[in-house]
Amino acid sequence: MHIVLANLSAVYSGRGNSILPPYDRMLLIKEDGSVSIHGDKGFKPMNYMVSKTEKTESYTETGELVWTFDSRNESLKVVLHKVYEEITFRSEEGTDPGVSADTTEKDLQSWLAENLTRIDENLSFIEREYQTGDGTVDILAEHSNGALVAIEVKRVAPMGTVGQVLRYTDALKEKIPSRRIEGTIAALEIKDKTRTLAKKKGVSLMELPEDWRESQDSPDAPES
Amino acid sequence: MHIVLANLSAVYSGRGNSILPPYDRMLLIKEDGSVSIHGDKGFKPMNYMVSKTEKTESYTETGELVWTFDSRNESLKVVLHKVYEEITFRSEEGTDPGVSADTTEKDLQSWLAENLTRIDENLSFIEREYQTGDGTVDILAEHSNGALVAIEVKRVAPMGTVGQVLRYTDALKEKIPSRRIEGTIAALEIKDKTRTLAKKKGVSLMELPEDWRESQDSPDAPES
DNA sequence: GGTTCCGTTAGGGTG
DNA sequence: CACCCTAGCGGAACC
Repeated sequence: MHIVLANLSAVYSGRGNSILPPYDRMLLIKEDGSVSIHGDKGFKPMNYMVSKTEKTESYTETGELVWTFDSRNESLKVVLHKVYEEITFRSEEGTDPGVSADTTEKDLQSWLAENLTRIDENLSFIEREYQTGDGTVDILAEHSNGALVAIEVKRVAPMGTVGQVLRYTDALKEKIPSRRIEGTIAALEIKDKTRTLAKKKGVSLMELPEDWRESQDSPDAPES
Repeated sequence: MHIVLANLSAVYSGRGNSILPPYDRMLLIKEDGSVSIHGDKGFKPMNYMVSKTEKTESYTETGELVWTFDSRNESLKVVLHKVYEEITFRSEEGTDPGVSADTTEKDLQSWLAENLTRIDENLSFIEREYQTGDGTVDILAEHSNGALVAIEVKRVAPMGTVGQVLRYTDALKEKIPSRRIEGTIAALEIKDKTRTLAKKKGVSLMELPEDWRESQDSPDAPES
């Protein structure tokens, strides 16, 4: 990975055409030949080349450094008016393991379905993935006070989760007007803003134990 | 713009859930609160947060630095196992002028508006960006047979384009019941499935030349 | 603010 | 290799 902090301008030509006037930006060139120019906002680059590129170096009439990146049907010409800093960064160890899907939330959901009463003795499990009429709630349960409880399970519960639960409870009130409806957020980690908003909106919270994977209702049926 | 070169791992939770095992990568934090983690290939980040985020600093039990980026509905937790280098880069001069681009479709649209009759001599241009009553059709034209023709311009026309055109023609039939209405897809590349569906639904097709940029109705008025 | 639709869509899976 | 569909789609324009 090669990082160049510079005052630069660029011209892209390929699938479309674009011009980038001079300004201070970051030019990022990776091992695989992908190139991107990052400005000071957004996670997306202002210009980029996605595929393997061939880099050629040249100079303008005024002596400014020019890097041209060519691939089969595209080309990106970058004029480096002034280079502030240049860094090469490369890992010594093997290859990047890459991103992998986190199934924690689904695992947590099935775990909670089976351990619900132990977490809150007033609750009894009814159904998973219940259709509310406005989205699917993770767990539908029944409170000893007679209310139906919509439980949204999250690993981390940001503020938006409160709104999500309210949509479910609203839909359930419409769908099953005969029952009292309550909403609950069950999560390993609940953000402070979520706590505040939940309290205000009447959504209850259920903090799940960090060691939930080791904690079970019926650990192992005893051998007879 | 804040660049951190580090051995890091991350957990994302929000629209999806994913985990990123430890490896050497670049963490990029911009002024606007967007965050991205770049590996050694591709121009796309391995993980990112698009919107304004709030950064909080904490430590693991083993004393490793943790940066958590929270937004309304998402959270990205980055554990910095080892920081190799940290750079802050900010331009002194004003604001970035930004990229100016010929987006292919808009370009293609205006080109076709001016070259329509040459592509199909039975058609004459009426209007661009015409409001059908159910969306805006790219070009409205008139066929020599008297029909109004709704032309949807695309660089690549996937199957869904047929439905899009049908919505426009349906809306036009309602809006202008006195006229016969036809629908056309004009594209550089038309997928086979699109062809099949278009034929079945009575939508006609117009394949545009790959070298359209060089092809003009009145190339240049000859000097006298 | 919600919805629709484009993107230099990119990238993965399948035939 | 081509074609298909999906995306943590993002972002912009329009309603």
